[in-house]
Amino acid sequence: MVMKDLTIGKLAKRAGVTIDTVRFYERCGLVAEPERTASNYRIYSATEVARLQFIKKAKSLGFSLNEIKDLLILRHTSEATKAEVKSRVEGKIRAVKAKIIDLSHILEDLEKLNQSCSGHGSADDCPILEALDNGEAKEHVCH
Amino acid sequence: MVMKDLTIGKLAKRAGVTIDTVRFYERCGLVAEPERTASNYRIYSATEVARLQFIKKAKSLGFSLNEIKDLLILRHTSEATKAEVKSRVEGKIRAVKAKIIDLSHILEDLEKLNQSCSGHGSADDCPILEALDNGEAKEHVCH
DNA sequence: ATAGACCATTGACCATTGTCTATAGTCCAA
DNA sequence: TTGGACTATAGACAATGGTCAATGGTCTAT
Repeated sequence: MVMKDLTIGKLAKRAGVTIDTVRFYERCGLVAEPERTASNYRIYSATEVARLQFIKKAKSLGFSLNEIKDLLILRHTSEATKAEVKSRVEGKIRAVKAKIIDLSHILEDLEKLNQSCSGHGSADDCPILEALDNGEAKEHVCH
Repeated sequence: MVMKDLTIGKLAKRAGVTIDTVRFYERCGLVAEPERTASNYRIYSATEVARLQFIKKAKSLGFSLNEIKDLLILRHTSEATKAEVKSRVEGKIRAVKAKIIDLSHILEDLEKLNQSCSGHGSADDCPILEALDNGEAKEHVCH
């Protein structure tokens, strides 16, 4: 039997999020609907602190709330395998790498643009603005 | 005197955007309010095609619509200097670099996480899920 | 003349991740 | 008992960049 003695405010404080965020996560299904006191206050056990920290950590690694929801389900599904978890992480690794490559191309283009311009004089004949006028827009879109 | 002979549909098609997008850009002030025919149709000259392509190109380089708005103003301000334009580009270069560094840190963390797990067996004792439970969430936030 | 393609406006809606407001009920300490 | 802190709900609002629907007017080719 776990002690349920945390109000939403205490839970939020311990996990380092706001009360609004906890309720928002509840609406999204990231945090289960908790029991209520007689006066309808939500009460939580300390395990919910861990769950919120899990969410925070995963978010900081670039997982979206939907992806985190999947991870949380895996975490509590006894048939889940390490392979499934690992493949989520590997998918995210691929996505992050793709994003980095994409940004690197953008960076290259920006640096070329920047080098084309002396930075002196009126913008009337600014090579940067001219380049923006002419070139075909490359698509650097992440799918 | 420039020929104004493009309906919004033709303009959009030439620039490679949708009609909705043109009207949206007009609302946002990225595209000027055009003249109208007697029947209230918008009519454009070919210079607006160039303007839309400018927007597209700048967007592909990671500029937001607001930033593009600024660039467009610079482009048509006679007092504007190359230095001003260049400094916008340099700011964007800094931002893109920061984003890349940020993602690189995330990638590192993800790869560490991934290497910690063999990928075999039940997720009950998955080191990835355990790591997400424990670790302090690092902030990889771009400001 | 009429169908089909085009254009007009207003306003709602999409995803994402919350944040804030208004109104009202609850709990605790002095 | 009373004031301040806490909690409840529903729903609006934020930013970004559009997209779509509903309703109705216009243009053009047959």
